[in-house]
Amino acid sequence: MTTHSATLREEIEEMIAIGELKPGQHLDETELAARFGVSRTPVRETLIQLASMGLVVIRPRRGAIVAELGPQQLVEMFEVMSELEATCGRLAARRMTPVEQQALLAAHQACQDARDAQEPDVYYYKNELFHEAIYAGSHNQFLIEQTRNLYRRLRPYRRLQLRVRDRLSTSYHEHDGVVQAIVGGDGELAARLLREHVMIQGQRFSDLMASLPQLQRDAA
Amino acid sequence: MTTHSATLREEIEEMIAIGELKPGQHLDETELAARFGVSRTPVRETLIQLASMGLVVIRPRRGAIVAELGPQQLVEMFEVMSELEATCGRLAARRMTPVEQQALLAAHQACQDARDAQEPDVYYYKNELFHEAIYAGSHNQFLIEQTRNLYRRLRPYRRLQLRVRDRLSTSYHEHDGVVQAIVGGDGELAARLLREHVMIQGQRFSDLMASLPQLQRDAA
DNA sequence: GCTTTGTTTTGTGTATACAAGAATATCCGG
DNA sequence: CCGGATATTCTTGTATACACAAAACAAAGC
Repeated sequence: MTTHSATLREEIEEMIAIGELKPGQHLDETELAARFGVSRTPVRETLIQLASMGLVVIRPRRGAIVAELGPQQLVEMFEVMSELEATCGRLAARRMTPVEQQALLAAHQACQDARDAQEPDVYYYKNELFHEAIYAGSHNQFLIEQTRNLYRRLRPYRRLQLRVRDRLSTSYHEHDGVVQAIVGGDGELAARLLREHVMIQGQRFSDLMASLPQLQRDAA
Repeated sequence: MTTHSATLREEIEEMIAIGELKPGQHLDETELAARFGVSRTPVRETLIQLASMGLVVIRPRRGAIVAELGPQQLVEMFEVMSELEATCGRLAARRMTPVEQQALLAAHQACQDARDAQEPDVYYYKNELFHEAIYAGSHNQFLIEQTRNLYRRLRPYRRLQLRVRDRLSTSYHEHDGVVQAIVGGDGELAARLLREHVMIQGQRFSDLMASLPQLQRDAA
C-alpha cells in the first residue's frame, strides 16, 4: 500500500510491540500527526485500524489509549493461542508435504544449535521460524492469519517474559516431541503437545502479573 | 457509543449480512454518505473498521468492495470455525456450572420443540442460542468473542445454505451427542462431536460453491 | 481545608476543501 | 471503422476548519 495510514499502522504497531508505547498510554492524535509529519486524518484512520485489531482502545470523545490487558484477559488469550497452535499442529501432521517436513526439521535443528550455543535471542528468533513452519503445514491460510494476529497482539506482553532458568532446554525438548508427532502423522498427539507447550509459556503469566503493575506505572 | 461511525458500522454490517450489499459490490463513499445523511469522514472510518473485520476489502486509491470469499477461503474459515466451537465445547465440558448446564439443556429442548414443529426458521434461531450456551460455558470471553466474530463473518454465506433434507433432525441428533458429552464431562468427545457438527455444515460448501457465481453476477 | 460549581482549555468528531491517481471518454491517425 | 494517446471526469486520500463534549482548573461557598 502506498497510503499513509498503512505505513503509519505498521510503525505505531511496532512501537506498541516493542513497548515504546506502553499499555494504558494516551495516544494524542495531534501529537502523533506532528511526530510523523502528516495531518490528523491518517492518524485517526490508523488508530481505528489498531482499535479493530485490539491493540488500542478508543472511547468516544475520550481518545485512544494503548490497550491494557489484565491478567484474566492474558490467560484467556494464551489459552486461545494454544488452541490455535494445536490446531495448526493437528492439521500439519496430516497435511505436510515432504518438503515442508524438511523445513520443519531444519528449523528444529536451528533451534538446537541456538540452544547449544546458549543464545537466547537467537533461540527466540529460530523458535518463531519453527512455529511458522508448523503454521505453514496446516495449509489453511485463514488459520495462519488468525494465529499470527493473536501472536502479534500478545507480543507486547511476551516481551516481558523473564528468561526462565532452563527454559531453552525445556522448550527444545517439547519441540522434539512435537516434531516426532507431526512427522509420525499423529495429529492428536501433536495437538496435545503443542497446546501444552504454548500454555506453559502462558502459565508464566504469574510472572507477567507480577510485572503488570510496574508496567502501568511506567505508562502513567 | 454515540459516534456516527459506530452506528454506521452496525447498519452497513447488517446490510452485508442480509445480503443487501452483495460480495464484490463497490461501496461508494459519497453515495453512502448521502444515503445516511452524513459526510464522507464517518463513512470512511466505518469502511476502515469493516475492512479490519474482513467484511470489506479496501484497495488503495480504488475504493472499497464487499469482501468476496472464494470456495477455498470459505472452507478454511469453516475449518477454523469448527475448531473454535470444538474448543468451546472442550472447555465447557470441564467448566460449566450447574446453572449453565441447565441453560444448555433448556436450549437443547427448545431445538427439539422447533424440530418437532418442523419450523426451520425457529430452529435456526434456537440453534444459535444452543451454540451460545456452549460458548458461555467455556468461561473464556476472548474465545467467545473470536468465535462470534467468525460466525458473523460467515453469516452472509450461511444465508445461502440450502435447506437440506432432514438437516433439522440430523442436526438435533448431533446436538444430543454434544450435550451428553458436555454434561458427562468428556471434553475430548464434546470437541470431536462439535468439530464434526460444524464441519458438516461447512461441507455443504459444495452447494455454496454452486451458488457463488450467481451471487457474484447479482453484485455486478 | 475541602467540596463544589462555573469557566477555560484541550482534544475529539464531523464537515468541507483540496490534491492526486485511476477510470473513462474523446479525438485523431491509420 | 478501429486502436491508441491524451484529456477529462470521477473517486479516493489528505489537509484544514469548525463545533462540541469532556477534562482541567480556578474561584467561591461551606
